[in-house]
Amino acid sequence: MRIGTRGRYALTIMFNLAKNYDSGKYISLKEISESENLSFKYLEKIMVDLNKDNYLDVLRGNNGGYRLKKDPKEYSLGEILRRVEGDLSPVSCATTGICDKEKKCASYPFFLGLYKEINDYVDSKTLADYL
Amino acid sequence: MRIGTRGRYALTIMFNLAKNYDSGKYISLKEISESENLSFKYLEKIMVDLNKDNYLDVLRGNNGGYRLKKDPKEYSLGEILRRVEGDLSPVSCATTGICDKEKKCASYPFFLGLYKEINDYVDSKTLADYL
DNA sequence: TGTATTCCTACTAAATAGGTAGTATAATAT
DNA sequence: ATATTATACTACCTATTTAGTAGGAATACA
Repeated sequence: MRIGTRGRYALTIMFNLAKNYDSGKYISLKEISESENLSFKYLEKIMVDLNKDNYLDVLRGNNGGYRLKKDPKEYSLGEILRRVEGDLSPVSCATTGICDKEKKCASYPFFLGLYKEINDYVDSKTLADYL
Repeated sequence: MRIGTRGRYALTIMFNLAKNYDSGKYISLKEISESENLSFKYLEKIMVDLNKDNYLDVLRGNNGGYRLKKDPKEYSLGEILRRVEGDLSPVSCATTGICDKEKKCASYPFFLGLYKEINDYVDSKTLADYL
């Protein structure tokens, strides 16, 4: 579950939206990409996953962009990371339960425990915690 | 810090040595690769990092192999993973402190916290915990 | 001296990460 | 209506990392 640029940039986007939550304004990816000095096209691509299932309010066209639907404290960072990075398991068997060995390896419970620690932590934090 | 085959196989090797700790016998990579059905050549390569700084007892030649130097409870799993996977940080800035941004991003303290959770967990477990 | 083992170096194929590019579609201001 | 400014969608590309493979040298012991 190494967190790459997709996860980091997704958080950056969400923190930008969170800062503007009170104003109700829509923030465009162009604004974010310029203020944070990130590739606009790459942010667009990350947005495809981040905004699945109408996660955010969207407005196209002039003065359009994205806006949080709920209060920043309702968005957990774990949920955001999972949207763009996929599952946060340190090893594949911890989520799938699938192991190529007949006998489960000695480290299986160890990895399950680590997986739980990670999830508990990232799910306990929200956007509001870091504004 | 996604844990790949290097980390998982290193743990497998170490658990095999731990099981034989009481007997004092040397265990060869050939035995482990056959019983665990893993590539012998790949294990050899992992061993280069795993056995740095005389981490283990080694004996070459007939009936040779590797052996733990200390009791299994003295080997933390975090230490083993770090030897072969490198640092367990979920993002590079959490260890280096180096960020390409002028202003540290909002998520920096979040990642530091996650890093700490991970390290605390893996360092609290030893080989003896899973025998 | 033969056999079994670690030690060392080089190579490689497949997957993943981190983008770039172009176009279609939609909303709004004028 | 139309120009402008956004998002939405699809395809492509390149460098790095991962997960091995291969061959031989050095060493220990029977």
